[in-house]
Amino acid sequence: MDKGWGLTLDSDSLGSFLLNKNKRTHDRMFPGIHFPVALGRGDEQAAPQPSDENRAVVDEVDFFADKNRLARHEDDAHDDSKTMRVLSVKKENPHGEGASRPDLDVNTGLHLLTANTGSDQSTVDDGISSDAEDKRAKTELAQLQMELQRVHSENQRLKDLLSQVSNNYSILQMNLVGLMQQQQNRGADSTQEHEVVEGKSEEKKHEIGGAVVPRQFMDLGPGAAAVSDDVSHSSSEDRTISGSPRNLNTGKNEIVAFDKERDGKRVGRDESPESESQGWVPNKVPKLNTPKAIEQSTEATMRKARVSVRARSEAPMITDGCQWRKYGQKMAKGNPCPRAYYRCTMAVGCPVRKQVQRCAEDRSILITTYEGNHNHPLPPAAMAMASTTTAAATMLLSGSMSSADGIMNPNLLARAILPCSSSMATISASAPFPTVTLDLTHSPNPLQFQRSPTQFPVHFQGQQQSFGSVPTPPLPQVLGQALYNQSKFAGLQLSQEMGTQQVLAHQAAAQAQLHQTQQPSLADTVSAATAAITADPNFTAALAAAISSIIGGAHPNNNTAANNNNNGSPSMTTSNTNSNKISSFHGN
DNA sequence: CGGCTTTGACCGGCGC
DNA sequence: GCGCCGGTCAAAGCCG
Repeated sequence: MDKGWGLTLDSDSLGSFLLNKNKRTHDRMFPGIHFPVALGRGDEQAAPQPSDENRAVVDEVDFFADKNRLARHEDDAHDDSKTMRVLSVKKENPHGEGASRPDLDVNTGLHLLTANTGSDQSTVDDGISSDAEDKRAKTELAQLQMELQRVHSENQRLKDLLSQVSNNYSILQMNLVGLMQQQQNRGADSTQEHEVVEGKSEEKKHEIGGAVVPRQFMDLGPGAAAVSDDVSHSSSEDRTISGSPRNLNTGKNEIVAFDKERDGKRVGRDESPESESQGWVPNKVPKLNTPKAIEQSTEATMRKARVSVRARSEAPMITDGCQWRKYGQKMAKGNPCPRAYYRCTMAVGCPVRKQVQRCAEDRSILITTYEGNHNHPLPPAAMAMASTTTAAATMLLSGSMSSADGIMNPNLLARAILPCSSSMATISASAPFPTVTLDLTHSPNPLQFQRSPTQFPVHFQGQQQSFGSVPTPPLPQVLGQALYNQSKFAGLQLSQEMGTQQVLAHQAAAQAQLHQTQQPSLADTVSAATAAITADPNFTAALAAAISSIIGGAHPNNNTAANNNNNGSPSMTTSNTNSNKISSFHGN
């Protein structure tokens, strides 16, 4: 196992590992800061109950859990009640033992307050004057309030930091889109225009966090009027933006741009002619000068990028961790097997769709095509496909924008991203929508695997055999990139739960990638991004779960036939046990 | 009864 | 303009 990159993972405990790990990380990263989701109930229940007047404050800054943990840590051998532990700490503090630990001061002060307002007989019957006690209580209360204020401001600072990271990531995404559009302009325009565009982009580059980005992505404020011309009136950008023109129709859309698009399409068609009149026209499009509009155009681009996964399975559908609802079925031309259409139902308005169809040539091969970005957090089991979908769009975008190779030779891009798997992953820009195809029906080339410069070995304890029976080598790299590219929802949420350092790691990775956008070396970009992720054990675990999911094979309810698949080809069925456990843990 | 699947109809895009 | 095709809708039916 390579140092730092390996992961030994017991799939049985993966779920609890993720949960506990996340909670521990939260506790470590945010001592005293209350994230309701991440807090364990045990600590809360064990916390001493403050007076009602103080409870409102405590709701915001939950240091009780932290104090209890500290007390438990200090006095682990004791099995006293939490109150007893707190009392002992209170007694220690005046003697200086806990004086060097401000958090213990906080604890003492709180309890004093509780004691004074409640049954004070037990603490004030030692002959000390109540006046001196009150004085000390007030002093400590003041300390407590200062501490609360400090923690609160720290909390606010971290929130701001998270917000900033989120914004930066959005900027990066937009940067990708913009550069891609520039690249397409270059492809479509004459040589002279090419030079003009380059001059523009040169002129508009500014630095964000040490990285250079075009100006149009810095002027994102509501009043920002300066929007790059090459964004707003590019003719060749139709490929990406006009793919979902109605994304740009309304300025009143909220989060679910795609769903609005879809619904708006229906409404515009049947009920609302005015929305149709606002249909997207290159020169009349609502200016992309608002974050919403840019986000919509970004999503429009991402929406149209697809990931197609080919896998052998007798099951009607492969397990990807998401919940799907079938909304249509059609007979496609040239294929005797019907094509089924599904949409994600894990969140209202999630725009992600997928198509499932058997290969006409080999009906044991199931072709699943994903499209769109989830608008909700994903369980690790669902991370693989969903992230890969997002990654597909980003891969295509970054490939088209970062180097001429990317757009002139998609295979180069594929090899850069998947240096050992060019035979298993292909990127098609000639399809109606840019599509990344992951072919999981072929054996990996072990020599290629060994030569891979960016491999991240992942070992499943006791699962090596099944793990080795599927084309795993490219997956860690694909998913490493994919996890990184899971930007706004799952990835960011994980970062929020994990703490500032993870966010910063992602920001660093993002900045590394941003630097790479100025350079043609996409492989380095991938290395930087995956390094930032895989260095973190939580993400490594999520990655392992994702890999397990993607190789997991058929749906647990339908895996009987899949398990009987003995056609000799590498299949997705042999690690069903692993996948099932993970899936069941996450309630799928 | 709510959620899901089925299936015919509808619509837009595209080629001729 | 017409027809083909892919994608989606939505009513009806099914199921737990």
